[in-house]
Amino acid sequence: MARHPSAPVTLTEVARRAGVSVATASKALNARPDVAPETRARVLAVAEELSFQPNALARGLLSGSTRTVGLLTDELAGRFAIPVLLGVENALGDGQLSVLLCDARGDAIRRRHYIRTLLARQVDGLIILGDRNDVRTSLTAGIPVPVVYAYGESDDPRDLSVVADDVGGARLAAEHLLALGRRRVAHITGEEGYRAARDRAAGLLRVLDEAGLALAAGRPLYGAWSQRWGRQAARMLLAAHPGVDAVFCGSDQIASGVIDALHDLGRRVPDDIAVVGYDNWEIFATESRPPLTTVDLDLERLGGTAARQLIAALEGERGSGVVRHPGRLVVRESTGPVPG
Amino acid sequence: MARHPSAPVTLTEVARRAGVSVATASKALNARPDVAPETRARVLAVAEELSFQPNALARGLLSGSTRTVGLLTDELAGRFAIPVLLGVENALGDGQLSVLLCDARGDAIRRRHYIRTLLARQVDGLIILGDRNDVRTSLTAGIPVPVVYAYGESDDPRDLSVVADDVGGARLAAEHLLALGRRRVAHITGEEGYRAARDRAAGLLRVLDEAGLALAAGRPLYGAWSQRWGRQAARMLLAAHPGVDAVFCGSDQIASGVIDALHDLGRRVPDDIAVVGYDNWEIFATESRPPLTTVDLDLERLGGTAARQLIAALEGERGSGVVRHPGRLVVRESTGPVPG
DNA sequence: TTGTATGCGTTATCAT
DNA sequence: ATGATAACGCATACAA
Repeated sequence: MARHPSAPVTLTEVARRAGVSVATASKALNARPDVAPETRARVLAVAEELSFQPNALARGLLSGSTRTVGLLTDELAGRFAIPVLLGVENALGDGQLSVLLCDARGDAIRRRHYIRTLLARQVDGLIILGDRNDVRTSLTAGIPVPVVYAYGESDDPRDLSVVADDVGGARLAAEHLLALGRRRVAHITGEEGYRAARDRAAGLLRVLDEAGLALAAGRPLYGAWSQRWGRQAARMLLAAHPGVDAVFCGSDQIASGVIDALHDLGRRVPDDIAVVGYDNWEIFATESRPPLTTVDLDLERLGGTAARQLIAALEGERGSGVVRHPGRLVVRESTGPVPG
Repeated sequence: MARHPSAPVTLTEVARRAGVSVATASKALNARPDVAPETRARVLAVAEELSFQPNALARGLLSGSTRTVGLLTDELAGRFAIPVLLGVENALGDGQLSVLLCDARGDAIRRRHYIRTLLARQVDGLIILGDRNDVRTSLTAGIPVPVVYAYGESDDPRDLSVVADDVGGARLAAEHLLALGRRRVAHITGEEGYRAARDRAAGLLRVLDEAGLALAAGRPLYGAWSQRWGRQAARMLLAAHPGVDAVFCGSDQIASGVIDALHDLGRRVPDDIAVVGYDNWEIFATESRPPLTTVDLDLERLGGTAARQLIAALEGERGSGVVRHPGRLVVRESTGPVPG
């Protein structure tokens, strides 16, 4: 038991109790070769007894590295930031790095402020987490440590961005529908202002093109990212194009609305019409009836990739360009019977 | 423009360029009185030009305070941690404190490890974020800085815990139903192993008791926190007790299932049966038809309270005991017409 | 093998 | 009003 539980345990204290100098104590604790075995043992014993933890501040001041990474989010409250954050945290934690979290809440001034703060705290690197899949202005100028952009893409090609591959994800969905024999595929999606909406539409169109097919209804039905729009669009779609045999939706939420409307219209899913969502948003995807085939953005893994890219950069392997992170198709019953 | 953009800007450098000593430069930058106005101006100008930021490590090493708080979560992936985290981050950010985030992912070993890490990094305080509303083993022993427990309650009364007041929240819901004239109120909720389920049931029962009423079906229907259970329980309930005129649900997800089942059974909501949920989980609460009257846990505000309690503790106002954070009733159409 | 001394960047004390 | 110096806790180069 320590006499003064509140007195911070320093290396000096350990050295004093072990009857050696701080230098020797330091060497012993850091497994340097030039220290006698019994001396090392004594120091380690004392350190253990006092639960000595080297002061990371002093260490960082000396080494120039804090083993800390700043994570700057635009909007933590949004639905996409959290899984990425999770993946980042896990990957960095495994690498013995800590995360300093800052949420700029969509405010550019706050963002500048946090960047300054993080740099003042001597973070070894920075991960800038976007709130949308869109391209954003680079913040890298004047930042003396490696930066990785996650989810949102930097407009500076010298930066490294890790983003979701929505074109590829939509391809997966489209190919799945075609493989099931569907030929009259419609697309109901969210706001065209979102790159996510445009990219997903592009992926679908490309696959249809390659198969010599046209999009049912002729064009993607852009609207809102809501169930309500899904319902509304589905009703409109079916009224004008009753022969549609598949609907690829820009999100699970939209897909959920589409399924509701199809149900009301007496169309069976998937028998009459197959439905595919996007995001694999658990609630909508698994609780809808039938459960949704959908594309999982794999955001947690994306976050992990961003973190590992940053770690690589810290080790000197600085990259640049855009790493598109593939999603994966999750097949459930809204596109056909699932074996097993 | 700096000549060597990558060379870190130190106070020494600022002092050199301003033609003063580091001591004077420090005083000038820290607005100490004993420095000549023109000297101060010169120093500030140079600092501004070089975008000088004092090294937080050096400052912390000297002052013993890092203006950093450790946020240790059990399970960041869960649904409740995020809003609390958000509230904490906002409140601490306003107080110029930074957040070091660690996710123990439900692992006790990882938790100990992170606590050691955070202490090594000289955090000024710690917020321990539970993944459930239940009582948990105190971790405070051996932690030399203030600790606040959020969402989950510490079993040590000397600790300070900030938790959601589920008994009170359920009271709000129950009183609302009684005020609307409902008299045969049933309770469909989640697993009895959760304190949240037990507390919400207790709050309801107390209000019914006070009104001289009995719970429809005699006892709370404990089950799973799922829509499926909501549907199933509603069917069972209505079969056995067709006269029920209100269902208070332990969660919005359950309530959503209940409403589905009631719809299928031809009961109108709220005309025949009023339904109240819990959590104000946006998706379920607003997208269900009709939208759900529910209890908002106000977790973001809870997080803010926890953060402010910690700030108070850092300033010497150490508290203890349990702060129950009231939720608030959100009235929507599932219990009756909403004016406006 | 061990100890002494230096420095990391900043602030505070005490001369000047 | 200004500057030299010590100190925070640690790691390292170098001396012993």
